[in-house]
Amino acid sequence: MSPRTSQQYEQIRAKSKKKIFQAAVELFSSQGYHVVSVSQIADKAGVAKGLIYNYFESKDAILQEIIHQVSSEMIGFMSAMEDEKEPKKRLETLIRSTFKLLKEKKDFYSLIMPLLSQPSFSKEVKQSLASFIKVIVQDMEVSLSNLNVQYPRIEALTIGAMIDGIAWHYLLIYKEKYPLDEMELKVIAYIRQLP
Amino acid sequence: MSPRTSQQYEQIRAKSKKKIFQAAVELFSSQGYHVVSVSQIADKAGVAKGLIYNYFESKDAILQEIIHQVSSEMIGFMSAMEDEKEPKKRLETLIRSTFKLLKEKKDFYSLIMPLLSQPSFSKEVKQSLASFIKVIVQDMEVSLSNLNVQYPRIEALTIGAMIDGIAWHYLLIYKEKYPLDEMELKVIAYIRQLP
Amino acid sequence: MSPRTSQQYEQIRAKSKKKIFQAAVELFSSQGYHVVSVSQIADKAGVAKGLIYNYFESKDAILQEIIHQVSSEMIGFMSAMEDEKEPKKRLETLIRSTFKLLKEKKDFYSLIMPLLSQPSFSKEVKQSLASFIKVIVQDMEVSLSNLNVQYPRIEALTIGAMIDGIAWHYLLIYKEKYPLDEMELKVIAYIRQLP
Amino acid sequence: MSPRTSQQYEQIRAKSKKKIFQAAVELFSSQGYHVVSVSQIADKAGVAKGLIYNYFESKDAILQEIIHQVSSEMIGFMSAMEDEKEPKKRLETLIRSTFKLLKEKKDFYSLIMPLLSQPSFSKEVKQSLASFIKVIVQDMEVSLSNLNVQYPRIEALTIGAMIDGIAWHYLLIYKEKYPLDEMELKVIAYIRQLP
DNA sequence: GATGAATGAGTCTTCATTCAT
DNA sequence: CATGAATGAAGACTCATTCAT
Repeated sequence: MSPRTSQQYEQIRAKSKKKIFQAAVELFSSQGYHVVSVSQIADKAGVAKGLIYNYFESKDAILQEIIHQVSSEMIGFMSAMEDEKEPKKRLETLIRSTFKLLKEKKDFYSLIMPLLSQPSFSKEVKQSLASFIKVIVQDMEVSLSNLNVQYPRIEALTIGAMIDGIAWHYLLIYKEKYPLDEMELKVIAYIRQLP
Repeated sequence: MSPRTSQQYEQIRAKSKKKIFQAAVELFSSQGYHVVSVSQIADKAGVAKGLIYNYFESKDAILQEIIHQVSSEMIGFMSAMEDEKEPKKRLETLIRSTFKLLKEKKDFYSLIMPLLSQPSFSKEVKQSLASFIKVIVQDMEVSLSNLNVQYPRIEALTIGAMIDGIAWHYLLIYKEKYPLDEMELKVIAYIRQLP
Repeated sequence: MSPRTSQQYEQIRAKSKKKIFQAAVELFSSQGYHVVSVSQIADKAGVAKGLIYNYFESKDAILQEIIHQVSSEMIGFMSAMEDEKEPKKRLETLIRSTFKLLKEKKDFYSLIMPLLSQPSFSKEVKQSLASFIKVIVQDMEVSLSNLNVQYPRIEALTIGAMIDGIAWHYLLIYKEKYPLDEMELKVIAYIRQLP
Repeated sequence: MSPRTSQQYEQIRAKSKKKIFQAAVELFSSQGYHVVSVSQIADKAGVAKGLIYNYFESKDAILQEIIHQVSSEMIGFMSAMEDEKEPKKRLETLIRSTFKLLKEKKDFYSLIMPLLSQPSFSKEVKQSLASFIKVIVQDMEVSLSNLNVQYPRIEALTIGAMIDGIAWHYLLIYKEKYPLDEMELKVIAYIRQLP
């Protein structure tokens, strides 16, 4: 019964929090934020309801934190293209990264898309996610500029729309039946034919 | 005094129902279904809470009816291309109709997109909307087939993704700042360069 | 379009009120007072909801009036024995009348029994019905006294309990399967064997 | 501090549930199920409204549970006669048990009688209570058969009607003024004079 | 006399959050 | 750190009653 060291405590804390976080991600993404109750999260996480409030200020705070992490992960994923200077390669890398993200982090995507559209969420969160998209589009715009495409902004927005449209159709309309790989190739082909 | 004629009652009913319906559309689309309370709808419509239940079975039923109307309107809009047999013209008409719809029924669209993504909504509703998209894509596939495009399905899905991606970016990310008209032209240009 | 005479109005009034009254009796007795709504009564009566309030102060008032009528009818039925002075005959007549009432006014009885037990009803009403029973029992007590039965009050209460117990079993437990006629004979036989 | 042991929780739960249960019994039996609101129960029990739903699925479920307990207690009480084989003794035991039940569990009885008559209650519940009565009557019928009574069924129904009639008069008509003990003796005397 | 749209107080129920242990 | 009983505000919905016509 020796008292735990503060390091041990730290580990316990981290573990519990993780469990709650995971449970929340799964439930929110599969059922939607409003429909999921704190009790459900606790059940799924296998902890007592009250414990959740040791780690998160509120139900809303859980969501905030999830979104925060999503943003970080997205940025991390995207950093793959950081070093790529050659415009076409850069575009291609960006697209491949996005599709990779889409496949590997399907859960997060499914969670984020509805949230972005849910009009009642904290402006900041939505803006941070929206601005993420904007940054990507802007990056593409620069690449396209360098390629001397005539209307680089329109072209960038088009490619962006294609990608997000594909994600949308994949996650919400066609699901398993969507030819995601072929679509990826199609987008790659599209940018390859650019001047 | 004698009671009102049944015609008068009909009018009164229609008017009240409309008020409630309108209020619900505005609130749902600007704040999201779950966040809006029946009391809010009543307040906005300027009627007593109870009256809502004279016209709608439940809060959910209001949504159903809204969606039903959206579906009808979509189908109506799309019928513009019914007579167009020439493949390229048909594709073009379809695209123009969609953009028109997007501009004129912005409210409805903003309401529908989140709903489609909200995982917890009645399957029927989501399926009916999803199948609407599928039908459009299939129609495009036929046109593209007739044009002897190599992979008509992939091409159809690409155009579909572009359109929905544009809608998504317009309604949820860029809003007023989105160059919707230029994007429309871009999509038209895209199909024109097809074989 | 000659104006109706006041007599005609009187008839119309009486007719409408009767319709409402009947509908209420049937619904209350088959479903219970609290469960039946004013709208249901209006529907069943084939009149507008509002009309009910032309004839009755409130939902409760309808019930009061029904009960009032039941009381009157009971008293009327019982008057059959008024002239019968001979004790045994008098008792027998009373029993026969009760069973007749039970058979012919089953609806009313079914309505009254629950109400009597429902603790929350207007004291007056309940007391008036309770006192009806008490009066009957007292009448029997007198007859039994005249027959020199040893404990006329206990005997009267016993016969009263038998009758009401039979009614209770018939209406609420066994229903159609209850041998009501045999039970009537049994009660008659019981009093016949008294001294 | 460490959390309570699960045993402690069990006790707390049992205690709270009991408080709610008790409050419901008293209110339902004194005012009637429909008239009592969940808030009233909570107030009387001295708990928050919401807590009730930690222990009962719904208002209706409270009633179900009460009735379930009544049934159990009735069966328990009646088991006194299990071993009694001699017909007259068996009948007598049964009657004494019933009167004992009537005196000791007056509250429950007052609650049950109205419910049985209330037409709108769950069939199961009513049938289970009705069948309880039927079982008792049948048991008496067997005993009476063994006594070679001429019409054992009619006789059994008569005794049953007497008992329930007495209960009815006692609980709902005469209350404190009812000579319950004398009536008990009277019923006993009645069966003693059987062949 | 008759209609039925409209009202709003009141009902049951849910659930995020607190807190004693 | 962890538990889950308890709270109460808020939500969807019902229904007796009113009232303009």
